[in-house]
Amino acid sequence: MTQLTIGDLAARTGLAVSAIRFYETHGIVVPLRNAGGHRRYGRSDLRRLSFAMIAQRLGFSLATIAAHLAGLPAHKAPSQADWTRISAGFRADIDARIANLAALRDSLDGCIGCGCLSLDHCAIWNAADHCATEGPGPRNLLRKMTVI
Amino acid sequence: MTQLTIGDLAARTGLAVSAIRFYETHGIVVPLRNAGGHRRYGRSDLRRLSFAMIAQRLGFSLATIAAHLAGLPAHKAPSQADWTRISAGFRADIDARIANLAALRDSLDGCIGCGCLSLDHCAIWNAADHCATEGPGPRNLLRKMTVI
DNA sequence: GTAATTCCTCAAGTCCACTTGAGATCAAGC
DNA sequence: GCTTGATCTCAAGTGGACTTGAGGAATTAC
Repeated sequence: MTQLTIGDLAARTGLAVSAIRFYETHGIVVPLRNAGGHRRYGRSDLRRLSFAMIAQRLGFSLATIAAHLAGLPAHKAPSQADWTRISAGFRADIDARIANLAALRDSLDGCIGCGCLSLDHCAIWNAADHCATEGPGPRNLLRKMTVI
Repeated sequence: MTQLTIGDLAARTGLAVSAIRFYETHGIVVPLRNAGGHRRYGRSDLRRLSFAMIAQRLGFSLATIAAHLAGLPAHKAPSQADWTRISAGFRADIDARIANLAALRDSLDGCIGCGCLSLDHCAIWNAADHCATEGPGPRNLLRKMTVI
């Protein structure tokens, strides 16, 4: 019962079997093989996949997720210290994203929300239209969103 | 000066010319043409593109962004009421995203952050591993993230 | 007026995150 | 033992969001 098949993992995570195999090519899970060549997973792989699924929803690429998970031991259950270390950077990313969204919302309150008729005071408009000397793009806002 | 070329738009938004043409195929901008067949944009198109760029950073698809923008007049400057209407749904999405991220962060505090050694109390672990009767996936958390 | 730049269309290519399919092998239930 | 279902590998296809390239026409700068 300590060994899970790829089908077990698929049933429990909701991922397609093909997706789990694909994730393996990115190092997100690193299964062992049985005598017949079939993949055998540990319970910690469920957690690695859950972590990956949630991180993906937040817009992290598979490469980034794999980099985070690379700090965990591949075949033995990670210790509390392992997960704590991994989650620290992840949590920082989440905090940064929340800050980005809050900044955007605040800007919208004074910009898109206001109809942008007072262009001098509009963050998005200013960034897109009045900062040509600074380089292109809606910089005022996008500069706040570097983590995304 | 009220007419902008595609190069002007590219310089001011930081988008590639090819990207702006591509966005046109999705209805995000709808330029007029001059006598020679070249695209001519209004100033309001700068705002449409800025809106699209920011919304994209937030993970909205081009189709979704185009649907939001479809409520604006194509060739004349949108009124305050137009932008206010557009921004209402957008702001609601941002609020929902912030709530999702905050919920995830709170869950991490008690789960990944704790090392998941007390599995009975771990939201992510429970969702991925103990809710098989409810269907697959880290449901406890992902259910809270429907807007993303 | 001509050269350089910008723009045009259309087709094809790219990267990411997968899925689908073919053909074959392994494992489990009766 | 045999059938059924799960799994294997590898190649190719998909969809979203663009970029690149070819060949040609319009615009701008001098």
